[in-house]
Amino acid sequence: MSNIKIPPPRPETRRRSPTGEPRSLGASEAVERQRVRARLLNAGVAPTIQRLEIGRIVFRGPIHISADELHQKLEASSFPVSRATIYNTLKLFVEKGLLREIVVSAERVYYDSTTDLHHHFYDVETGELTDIPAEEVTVTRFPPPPAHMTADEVEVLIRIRKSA
Amino acid sequence: MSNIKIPPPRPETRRRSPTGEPRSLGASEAVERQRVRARLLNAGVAPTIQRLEIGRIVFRGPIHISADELHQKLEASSFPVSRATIYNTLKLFVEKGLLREIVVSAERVYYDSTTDLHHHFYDVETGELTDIPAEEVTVTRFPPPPAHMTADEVEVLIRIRKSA
DNA sequence: TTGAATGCAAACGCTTTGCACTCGG
DNA sequence: CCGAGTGCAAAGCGTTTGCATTCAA
Repeated sequence: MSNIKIPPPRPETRRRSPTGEPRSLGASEAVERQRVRARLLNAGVAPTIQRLEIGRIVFRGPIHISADELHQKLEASSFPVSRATIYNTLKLFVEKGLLREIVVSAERVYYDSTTDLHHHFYDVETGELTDIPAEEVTVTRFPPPPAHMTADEVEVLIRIRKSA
Repeated sequence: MSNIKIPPPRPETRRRSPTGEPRSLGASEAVERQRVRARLLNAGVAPTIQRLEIGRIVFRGPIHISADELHQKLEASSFPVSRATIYNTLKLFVEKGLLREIVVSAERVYYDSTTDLHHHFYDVETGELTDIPAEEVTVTRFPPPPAHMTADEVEVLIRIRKSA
């Protein structure tokens, strides 16, 4: 019955220096930010600082990343972003077609920077995902969908494990 | 966040009256229990009453069911089983090869009574799953797995939606 | 008798939500 | 000034665990 409640701490309102981060940024970094910004604008997403930082990680190249991994990466970098914002942003990016959700394991959702249809190798032991371009898989035959349904996407998952 | 979808009931129990009222006795039920018991014993699972009741639901025919749906079914029947036992049992059944886990949506795990390799139609709106026998799909070509890895299973998921 | 199985409630991990604060146009 | 965005804490939800009780060999 009795619920052991942790006494509510009284944290101070968090404040971040508004502009404060850009240290010596190389030209390449500026270009990269510019590219991320363009991509966000193009998708109709307002390019806030947090979204740009998330985009810098997530749009760098093909990647499969969970919300928590992203959070840790941002912690590690000098630009922490709150969990709420990370979840909001990932969800937004998916809606806007900038990321794709992958659900292969029950414990967490992965976000895939490759948004067009493709397939995956899935290492059942480590959970690691490897992209397979759509052209490298051929599904020659499958039955018609149930009545009044149309096939939308055919997705192939190949479970792999260490060779014996 | 509210697709409490119920997998299509398989009305192929033709010995049951259309109203589906719980028979109080009958040779068929005894036979069914006997079959479930045999199946459990054969898999090295001690046939307790709860496991038999769960097996009666889950081994009746092709089914995709979540832990919670199973819990509700047992509540509805005259044989409630605690959540802990349901989760324990489903996990055990998977370990023993009596059920197969399906993860297509982040919100819950489904358990598939068909344990040999097969594929699925997945209704992206309702979450409903439909089995596709392995022979009805042909994957003719896919790239070799990464180094020191071997392909274990090739699983095809076909996302479907209502025809326009 | 004794280990396995069960069941309740509490704990847990991931994700979402409520709401006050901040920012930029 | 206002609406969009952010961040914290708390809530939510599915699942797991700790542990006392019950069952079955």
